[in-house]
Amino acid sequence: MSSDKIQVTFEDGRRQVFPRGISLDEALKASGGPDRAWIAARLDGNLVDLKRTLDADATVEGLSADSDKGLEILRHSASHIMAEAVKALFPEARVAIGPAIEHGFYYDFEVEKPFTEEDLERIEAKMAEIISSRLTFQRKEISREDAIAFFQKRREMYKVELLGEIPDAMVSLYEQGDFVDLCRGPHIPDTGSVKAFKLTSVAGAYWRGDERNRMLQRIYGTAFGDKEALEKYLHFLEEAHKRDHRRLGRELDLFSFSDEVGAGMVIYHPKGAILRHILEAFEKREHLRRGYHLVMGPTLLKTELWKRSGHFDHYRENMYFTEIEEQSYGIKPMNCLAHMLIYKSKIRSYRDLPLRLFELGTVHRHEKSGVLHGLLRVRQFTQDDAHILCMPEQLHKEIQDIIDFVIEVMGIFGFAYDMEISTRPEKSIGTELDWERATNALISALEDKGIPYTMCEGEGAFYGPKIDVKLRDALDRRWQCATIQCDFTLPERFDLTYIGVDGQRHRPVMVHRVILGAIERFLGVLIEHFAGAFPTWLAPVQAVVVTVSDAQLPFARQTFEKVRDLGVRVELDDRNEKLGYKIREAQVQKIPYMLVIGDREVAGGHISPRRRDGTQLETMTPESFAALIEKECLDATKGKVGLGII
RNA sequence: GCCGGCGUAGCUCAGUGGCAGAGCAGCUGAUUCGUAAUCAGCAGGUCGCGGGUUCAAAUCCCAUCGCCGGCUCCA
Repeated sequence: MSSDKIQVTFEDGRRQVFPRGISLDEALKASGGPDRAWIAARLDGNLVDLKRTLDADATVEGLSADSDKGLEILRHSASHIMAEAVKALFPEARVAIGPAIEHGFYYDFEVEKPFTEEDLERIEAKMAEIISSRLTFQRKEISREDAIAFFQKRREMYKVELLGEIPDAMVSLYEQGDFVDLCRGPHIPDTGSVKAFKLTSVAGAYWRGDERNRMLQRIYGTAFGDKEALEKYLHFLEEAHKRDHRRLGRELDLFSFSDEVGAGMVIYHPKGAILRHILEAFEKREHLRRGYHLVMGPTLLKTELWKRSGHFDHYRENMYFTEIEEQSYGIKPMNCLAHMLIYKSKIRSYRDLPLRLFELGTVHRHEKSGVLHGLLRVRQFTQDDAHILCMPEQLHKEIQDIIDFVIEVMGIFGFAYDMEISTRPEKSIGTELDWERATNALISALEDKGIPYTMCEGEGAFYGPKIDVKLRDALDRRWQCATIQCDFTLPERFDLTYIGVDGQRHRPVMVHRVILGAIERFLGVLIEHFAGAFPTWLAPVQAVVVTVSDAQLPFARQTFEKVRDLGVRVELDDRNEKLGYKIREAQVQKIPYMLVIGDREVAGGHISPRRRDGTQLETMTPESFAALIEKECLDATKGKVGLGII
């Protein structure tokens, strides 16, 4: 290859020769590849601006707003545009940081007065102006010292602070219009690439996420490469809002909260309570099937005991205390203590292990008022909690069994989930060997099953590593449900032992684990997952009997009682309304089956079932209907739940 | 806990200093109807709670409880 030519390999494998020094932009245009609006590129694997020139042979991939990376770059640029708009309207504002995030971007500002909704509109208008003037993003590389001097002169102290922590001698700045930001890049070629954007909300946020620091004002927004994508996203938000469990909880009459009762306390109405009963009955059965013992511990335990377990030192802020006859008691925030005492109630042999103690344990935690969120974050909740005490060599098998359990249950409910392994944090106790063995047990359990997971280094509990299983709510927020945690501390603190084959005392290992997690939270995610239209096996009301007119009421009552006797959760709508009205009610209540009774059905001794999806079934006897839905329940739960579970 | 917003009938909401409103739901009556809303009438309020300003407060101010969006936290 002559010295003034270079060879470029494109993403799709095509190769082409260009003059040395050609820009990526020109190379992509000349490449004859798909004609798309490129906004940045990957050059030999690194993300770069389109203006970057090619001085040697290279592989090149153009990025458009259709790709995840491209969209991320677009949104990052949108945050710079927003910052420029804010600086233009509020010259006294100081800029902090402004990254792209999962569904958009934000930028943090230090301002005297928080932004208002009207401010957001003005900022949006200014952004639209900046976008239509198609300002180019210019990259500049300067020395760190010069950058510090530059931002100091502009009194952008947050940037100066950030620069103080960058070790590199050279840093890059990006400039568009009057706005200059410290930024690694890359960015879109000019502001015109942002075809659709919207500022969504404003909220306070601590500088660097530390509550000891000053609270800044964060503006959230989102941006896309075309208007349709933005419309689609806004539509998604609308749909998500409709399936918000707090809204459905009220509409379907499942539960409520009351400011007279207090924050974070769930009041279960009949339909919500039956849902919970179904979940709990399902769980008890599944735990017994897997060799767990059902136990129950008290709610109040002496504070002395919480001191011994370490909760008083490490968890006091989240606990409620009370006094009974001059003796201090703590309300349990976790269920482990009684389980420890059950273990200790007699001498244990290796033959007793593993010992699996399961409790649907109701706990109370003092969560800060600002974090409460419907059923997903409450102050009183019930965990499907178990503690497994086993020999160290049994740990691997126990963890695998728990993972199987979690997978089977998530499969029945139809949840997708993400798994995370959290390793040793800085502040922790236990030997290096213990941690290594436990962490490896968790990793190998997941790897043996071929389950993908992410590592969260240093995110473990102080007493041991853990696997967390996260489910997503309607708005794509992730909530921890199942968790599997190894613990070396409690067996130590409570001096738990077992007699080994060798006749000597040994220390058992403990695993804390929940499958659904908190029943409340799980229920909340479940409601959103099904948008309130529960499968028949979970539906609080499985069928409603509706008549064409009052004339069929006597037969309808008989039928209703018969179907109820067969174990179906059924209701009778005996209101004097037209059939269409009653069908609509049932539909809105998302009841799986409507059992229609008119003169024809009375004559034949039949019912005419209609599914909530609108399908009309053959007329049938109450017995065949019960058999039909029993089969449906069994099919949905892999044979575990039929009729009359509770 | 922190920043901002909000709290009016069971629900969704209108009402910004001068008589507390609408739709749906509820109740009563009429209608007796075949698969997503029959008609009419009636009733329903401590305007979250407590103070204050004012001749007068749902409306303005303070405090408090609760809710919403974030931040922080989440053993």
